[in-house]
Amino acid sequence: MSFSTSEENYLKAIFKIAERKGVPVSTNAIAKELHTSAASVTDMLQKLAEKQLVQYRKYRGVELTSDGKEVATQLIRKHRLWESFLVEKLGFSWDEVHDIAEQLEHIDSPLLVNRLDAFLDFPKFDPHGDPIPDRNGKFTLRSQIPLHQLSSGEVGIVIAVQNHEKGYLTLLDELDIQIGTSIRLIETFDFDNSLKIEVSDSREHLISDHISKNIYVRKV
Amino acid sequence: MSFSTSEENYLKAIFKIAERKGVPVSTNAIAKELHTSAASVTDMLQKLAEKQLVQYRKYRGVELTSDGKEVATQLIRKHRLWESFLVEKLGFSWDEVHDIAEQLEHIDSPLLVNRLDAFLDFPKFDPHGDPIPDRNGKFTLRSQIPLHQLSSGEVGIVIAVQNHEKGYLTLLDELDIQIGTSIRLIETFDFDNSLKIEVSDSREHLISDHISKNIYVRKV
DNA sequence: AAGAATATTTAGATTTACCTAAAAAAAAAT
DNA sequence: ATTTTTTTTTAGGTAAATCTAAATATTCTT
Ligand SMILES: [Mn+2]
Ligand SMILES: [Mn+2]
Ligand SMILES: [Mn+2]
Ligand SMILES: [Mn+2]
Repeated sequence: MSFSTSEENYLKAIFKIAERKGVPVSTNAIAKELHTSAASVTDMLQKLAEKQLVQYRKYRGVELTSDGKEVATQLIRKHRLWESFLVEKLGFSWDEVHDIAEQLEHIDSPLLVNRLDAFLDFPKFDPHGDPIPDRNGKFTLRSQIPLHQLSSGEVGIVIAVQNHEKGYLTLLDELDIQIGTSIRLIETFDFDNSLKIEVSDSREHLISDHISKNIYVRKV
Repeated sequence: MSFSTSEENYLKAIFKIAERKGVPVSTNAIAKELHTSAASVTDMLQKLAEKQLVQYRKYRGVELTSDGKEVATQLIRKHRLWESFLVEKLGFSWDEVHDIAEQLEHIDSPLLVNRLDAFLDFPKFDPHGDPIPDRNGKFTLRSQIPLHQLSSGEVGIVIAVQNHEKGYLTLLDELDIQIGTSIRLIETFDFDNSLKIEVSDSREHLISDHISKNIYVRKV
């Protein structure tokens, strides 16, 4: 009932791709997510299928079994709890924590995870606004829309960002955009889908579609 | 400048054996410490020697180079800081933390270690009384003697235990012996070197030489 | 419905970290 | 100073996780 770091990373990748693009998940999509070769992915899928963690049909892609989903969910729980710990208790900023959490999520101790959860007061969302599954694997659901889906003049509160790369997050810092920031959509430019926005009732910026599509808000 | 978990475990083992028994450290001693075969140890020593982490002479044993010592010291620092965190912040008891710290000590992030150190208020000793090296690798030295070196009637305060196994530590819990506990040596039995002791001016126990030799005290 | 392009699997290697059994060296005992 | 015992190294192999190149299956395009 314990898995290698490698097996865990594959299960988490499959879970995340399935969330974004649905099932079945293709070999190439996994290879891209994990920066590895398609051949390596095929090897691992056969292994995971034998262990009943995925349902695999040659040339047709994979889907997680309920066991596989359980493992992936616990990993995501650990990742997001550790990120919360690093920000809330150790004073890290949101652009510094992902890579460290990639390591910490593989620490194997259910007791530690639950103690950490309690120490943090059972947080429901991590520093990037992503929901933290509870000890039973249950995610808190919220309605959220990508920033560009606001109508002109509408205001949204940032509740999540979908990209955790350091470069992306420090760019948001430059724009004074964090979780909780209010953004008014002023105008959409159809030419390249860039947006003119007003941040916190003060600064105005023109942001690319690549930036805006990773920002999720709830309407006020 | 980054090493595998396996390489790190060998370096730490060599450091600890050298501390206890001096240099050079034999192949067999390492094999025993890491529960592995002598042949595996030889393989690894050759690899570590190539990387300039140990000075290795065939059939003659090894000694850490200054690079090797540096790596080992940082590992010990991480291990003991994580143990302190688990006890001080997450409410673990001293017999539950060693195995988890064995995993956490391999997390690679110097910034994390130093933030953790600050979060814990720069502790000088871990939950077992072992000194925590500072960020420059400096250990706080104290004079400590094994319990059996007290003379009859003398009192010592427990400042460290040398064995971290769960079984040993829960036994000490049974005897109400913790870091800081005062123990009076009542009598030594030469037959098997067992000791009659009085714990915290109240309970008397007869303890085996195997138990007493892992308890270190300072005279009051 | 072919043919071309893309995706996936298989074949065959490589690296790391192990192992057992045999050989060689060092240390201990006579 | 031999002989015996112990320690250490070498030889040869295995399993996990990766790779590249070649073969095969699927999907897209005409
Ligand atoms: Mn993350
Ligand atoms: Mn996150
Ligand atoms: Mn320990
Ligand atoms: Mn300790």
